[in-house]
Amino acid sequence: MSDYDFEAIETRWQKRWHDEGTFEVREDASRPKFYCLEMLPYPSGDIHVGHVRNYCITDVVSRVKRMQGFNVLHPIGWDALGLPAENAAIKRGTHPETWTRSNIASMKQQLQRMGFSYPWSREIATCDADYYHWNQWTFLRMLERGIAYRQKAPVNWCPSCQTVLANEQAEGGICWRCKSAIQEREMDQWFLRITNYQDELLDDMNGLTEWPERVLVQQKNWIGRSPGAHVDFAVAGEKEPIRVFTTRVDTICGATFLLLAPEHPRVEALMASVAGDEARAAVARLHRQDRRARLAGQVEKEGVFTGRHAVNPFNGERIPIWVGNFVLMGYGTGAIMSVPAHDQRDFEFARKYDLNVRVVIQPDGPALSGDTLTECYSGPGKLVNSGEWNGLDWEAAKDKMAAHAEAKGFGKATVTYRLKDWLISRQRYWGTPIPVVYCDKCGVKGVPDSELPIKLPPDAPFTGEGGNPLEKVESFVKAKCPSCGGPARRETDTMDTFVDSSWYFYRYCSPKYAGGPFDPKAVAHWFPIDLYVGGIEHAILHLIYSRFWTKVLRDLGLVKDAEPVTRLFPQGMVHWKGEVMSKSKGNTIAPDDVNARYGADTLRLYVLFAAPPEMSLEWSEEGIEGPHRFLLRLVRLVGRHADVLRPLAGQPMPAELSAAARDLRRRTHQAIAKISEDVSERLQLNTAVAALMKLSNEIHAAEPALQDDPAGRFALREAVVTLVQLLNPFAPHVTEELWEKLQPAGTGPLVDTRWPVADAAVAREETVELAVQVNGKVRARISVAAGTAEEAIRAAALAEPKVVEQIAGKEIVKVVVVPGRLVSVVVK
RNA sequence: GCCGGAGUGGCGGAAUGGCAGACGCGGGGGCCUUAAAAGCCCCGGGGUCGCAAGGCCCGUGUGGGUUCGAGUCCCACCUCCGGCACCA
Repeated sequence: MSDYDFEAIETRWQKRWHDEGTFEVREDASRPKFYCLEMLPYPSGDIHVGHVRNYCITDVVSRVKRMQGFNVLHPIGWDALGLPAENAAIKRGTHPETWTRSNIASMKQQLQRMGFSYPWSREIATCDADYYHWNQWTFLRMLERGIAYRQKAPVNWCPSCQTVLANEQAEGGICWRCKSAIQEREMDQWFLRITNYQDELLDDMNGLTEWPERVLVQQKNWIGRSPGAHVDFAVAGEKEPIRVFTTRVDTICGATFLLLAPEHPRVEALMASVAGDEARAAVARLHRQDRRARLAGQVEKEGVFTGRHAVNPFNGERIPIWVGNFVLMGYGTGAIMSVPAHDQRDFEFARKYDLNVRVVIQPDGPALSGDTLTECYSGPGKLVNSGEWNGLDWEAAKDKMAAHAEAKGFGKATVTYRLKDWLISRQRYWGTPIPVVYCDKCGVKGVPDSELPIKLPPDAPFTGEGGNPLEKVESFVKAKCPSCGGPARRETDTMDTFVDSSWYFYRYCSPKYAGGPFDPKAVAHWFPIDLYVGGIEHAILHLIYSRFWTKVLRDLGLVKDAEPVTRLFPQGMVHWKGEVMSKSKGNTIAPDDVNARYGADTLRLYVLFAAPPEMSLEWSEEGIEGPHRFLLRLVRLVGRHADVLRPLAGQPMPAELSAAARDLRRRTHQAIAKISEDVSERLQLNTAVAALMKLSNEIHAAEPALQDDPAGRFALREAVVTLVQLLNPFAPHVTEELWEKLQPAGTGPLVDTRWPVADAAVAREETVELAVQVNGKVRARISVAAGTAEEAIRAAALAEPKVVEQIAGKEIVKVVVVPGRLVSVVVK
């Protein structure tokens, strides 16, 4: 402890960085730029080890890039609007803003205690009116272009959060935040037309070559592009046909019934004249079935015959119309043609209700029969039982039959998507007010830009009862119509907080800019984001919304890139006691506690060292001792030699060095090469830390031989100084302290030095040890000078006594020499 | 079911097709100490032979294959983790 007073050291350097604005940054066109970003945290109250892990990765990369001469932007801010603040306000009788600001203050302190290299003057909080002003401004641009629109639609209502949610936030019928079961409600809501960009969102993924496959796959699944066709089936006795969507028009002659979703708008009218009360009651029951279970496919397939029939336009066949509980109104047209022979769901339904099964796709091999099938056949084949289409290959038939339908006017090739427009209305206070008013005469009107920002009124009542607090603030609700000047009612819905995080990374480029969401010149300098590190849980939420938002900004002419992020790196979760560490699980470790015992430098090293950054990390109290001991050893090493090594600064390396000194120099330069590559190419920070520890071990091993050798001391100094420098991005405080001891007075701080470059000539091995294998087994080792010719290596290997013994009396079939690696002798 | 990713010492984890287990934790032994802690040094996959030095055999989930050589590449399978899943 007396050797290494980490608390004093860390406090001292943090203060200095703060006072001197060390990490403040401005655009500098003379240097290559590097935008290194982490996902901004929600100010829940405390930083936990998961955050620390995320930010340590970006901090090391930022610091290394900075030392390598890059103009680095590595900012931080707060995703500060959202429900927890409002819930806390209701529970404790405070204001959401009070709660949020105090959380930000304490989390900021915790981040500063970690020594992260943020330019704090660029800090943003999305609850600042200066920030959400630009949510409103961009919304108005979207409104002008029809990207933002208001519509009555069945929406996801979370009864516990008392608000609606977007589809992405209600996956599987469960609220993403509180896990409550979602209810369906018919409501007038604001949407953003993300579906305008669905193809572009999909196609541009081809350019995202530095995004992990699994994120792209998730986004692809979510967008769910599905090429197929619409076909209209005439209904006997009705004018209006029923439109179905299918991906398998080729099987249409095998359609033996139609199925409608229980919510389908035609169901009631179709059944009115023919069906009995019993059938109507059955449909009502299907309708009422638990929506979540139905969505998740956990309900047995059930159906009701409507009593009506439709006509297949391809073969004129009259087929029954049923209602089926597994047909979803939210996808396609809410009506399907059932082809039980070639679709497993239809097959199960047909068998249950004893409906006709007709094979229309016949693969090579014995003829299939609808009567004997035990499951559907969904593979390739040729068309049968399909009249004029018989004999066509199924793939070709899809195109031809869709074209036929279009020519005859009863259908069309079409593409259906799973992606729905982004519902951004929230019936809560602590979000961005949607900048529109309702006028009895003029209708829905966007407020003029000059009235922005529409600020949240500070005096709203947080009772937890009776809906959105904004509705109760008369001064807020009462507005003037921008068109006619008459009285109007202000919108009280606020925006989804994912709006805030969809573009915050642009704001960092010019956080105080008042002329727009950001200064286009600053964005042009910094964008695209070179490295974005965060949790994988945002794969289809934040990461798809922000891609969308960027494309809108591009269409507004504000940015030039269609994609914001070049390299996406989802870091692994932190686990503790077998569970993901998270505030909701209540199993978090507070970094401050660890800092108090070991210091921030140790904690930083530990989270980086314990696992590769993309893998999950199991927190362990024992493992942290290793990095701590490593730092202690280094502090003592420098303490022993600083006075002797300091005067050597600036003097040239002696030409004549002992073998031990050359060896240490070699290892030093190998470490430079290894660590540089691990950090900037592979992001393998765990092996970079291992290499730092290894160099430290090597220095300690060489110490006795070199400390009393006047020339050797130069190699020792080079190794120690280099280790301190290479370690700086990982353990920035203690290394500054050691740097000060090692350098003459007046030398600037370590953080401003240039990252070392490995000298390949010094790093090269003088002699190499090669393994000699005989028939694949290592039987001997030989030591040869580096660069020895293959022929000489071969001779040396074959002369080795152990090898001679192994190959005695056998024929040498082959000798493979891999320079620098091994010799492989094959005998028989 | 479909799509990803992963299976390596007691543990976390290393290894451009080339000496498996870097680095660290825990463990064992020794030095230092009156003693302990800390620190320092050494050992450390399993089996087997040997007093020892050392030798031999087996070993990266399982079974095959390619190769002079496979943790790494190919095929089949098992297990675990993540994502999607009645999307027509």
